[in-house]
Amino acid sequence: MLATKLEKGPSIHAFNPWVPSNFGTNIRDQLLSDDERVRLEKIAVIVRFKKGERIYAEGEQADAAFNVISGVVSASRATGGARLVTSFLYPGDLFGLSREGNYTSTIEAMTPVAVYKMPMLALRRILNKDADLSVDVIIKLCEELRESQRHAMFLAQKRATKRLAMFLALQESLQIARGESASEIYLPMDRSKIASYLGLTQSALSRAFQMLASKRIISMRDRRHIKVIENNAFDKLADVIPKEKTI
Amino acid sequence: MLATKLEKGPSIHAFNPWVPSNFGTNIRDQLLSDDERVRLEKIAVIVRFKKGERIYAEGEQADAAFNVISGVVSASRATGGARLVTSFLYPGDLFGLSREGNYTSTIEAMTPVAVYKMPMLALRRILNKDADLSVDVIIKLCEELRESQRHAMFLAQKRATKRLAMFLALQESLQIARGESASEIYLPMDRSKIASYLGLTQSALSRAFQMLASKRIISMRDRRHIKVIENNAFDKLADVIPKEKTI
DNA sequence: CGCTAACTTGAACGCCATCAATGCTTGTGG
DNA sequence: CCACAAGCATTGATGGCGTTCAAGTTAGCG
Repeated sequence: MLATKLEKGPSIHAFNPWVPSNFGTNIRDQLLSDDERVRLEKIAVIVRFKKGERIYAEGEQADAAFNVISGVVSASRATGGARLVTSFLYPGDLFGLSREGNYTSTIEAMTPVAVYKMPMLALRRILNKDADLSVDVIIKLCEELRESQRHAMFLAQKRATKRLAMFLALQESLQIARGESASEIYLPMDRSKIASYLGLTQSALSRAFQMLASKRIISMRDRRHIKVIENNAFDKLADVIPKEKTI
Repeated sequence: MLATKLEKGPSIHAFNPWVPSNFGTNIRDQLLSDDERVRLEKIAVIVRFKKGERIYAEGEQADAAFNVISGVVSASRATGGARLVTSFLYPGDLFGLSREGNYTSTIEAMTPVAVYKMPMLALRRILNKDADLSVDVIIKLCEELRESQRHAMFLAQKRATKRLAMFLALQESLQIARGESASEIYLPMDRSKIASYLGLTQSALSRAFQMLASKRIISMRDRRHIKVIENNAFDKLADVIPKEKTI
């Protein structure tokens, strides 16, 4: 193995749940060792998707798990006629672990996307052999669980402007965690996906955007570039709390 | 080891995600082997809580994980002034895995409760040694993740009666999964917790109950015993789908 | 440069939040 | 065993906010 940082192979990013090493820094660790990444890479193939393409659909046989390399995908589940976006997944995220061999979500590319695709059987064989790797997956799943609970907290809010502010604050924090500039919030997905994620109609979401803009809390360079103008009002709306924790 | 089924030791119940063995039966497997349960039991202590007691609070240092033996607990997270119940946990469920060493939820007993309490350090040591056990935890976490997404789907519904119907359907299916009678739905938690879980005010929840009752879709023997009268209307409201799947 | 899809805006209605008062039940001590 | 209190639950009236449906606008892409 090289001494330098590996640039290839599946990668899982998460907050270290055991040691408060990065305490409060909001920086995610690479959980996998170089060795593990090499081993996973052996069973993985890289697949690319164009914006708008579907990676897989709810109900299909689940014969592979995925790891996002670049780009953004959405996960959504049918719910009586409609369809709810349950999460947006970014590089370092994991998806495709399933129940009874069938996917429970539909995954679509929000941007051009590259993913590692790992056959379920081979992955299972590795997980059953490598406890350390399994523990890393556990850590990542705990994080996705917390993220899902956070999503529920968005949906439990009664005012559209509040849901939107919380969402924007989340996007901002994710950008920071990725080490990107935080001067502007970039939204890779379109309004209909955001509306679905927030449990709002597109009209209500649009009005919420206009409301925040007219109150000079945010400004919009275009539909995908948002800047927070009044931090105080924004943070109060978005319930920004210094830090966060688990289950 | 005995050949007969173990009756003691931590226990994780989940749907087997690899093999469609119980396909469609809605029955959960015991994931842990007798051997694993014995090993876990060695580091676990049983703790009991009275109804209404708090097991731990959001933000406290997380030095143990828990496994429900009997009773029901609620997990809730603060969300700007209010507090949202994110899940109800039953025997065979796991909680307390955390980020950066602090709990992210508050756990309260809805009924008298018994839990296994496992010190985090010892647990981590076992997980890092036993890949099979870790994989079982992975399976369980995938399930909790799906459950959390289902919760989000409840919250995304716009009509209170629909949220309630979906919730009642969930409780019914959990009862069946536990092998209990399904002729009547029993609600171990009080109205305020249900309201919080569904993102409704108590008034709205109460009205939703009355609405379903007045339409003769359900009947209430008392506040905690509900029976579904009109299955057709109920299933349509609750979006009951034959089966379910994953991420 | 024109088409289509994405987004915004408008008006009316309905549902739920809100606040407050009343009714029920559970547990406790006399 | 009953009375009382404290919490839990239901009910009522009002208003705000988001849904709905539809038309209009902008932006993205060939």
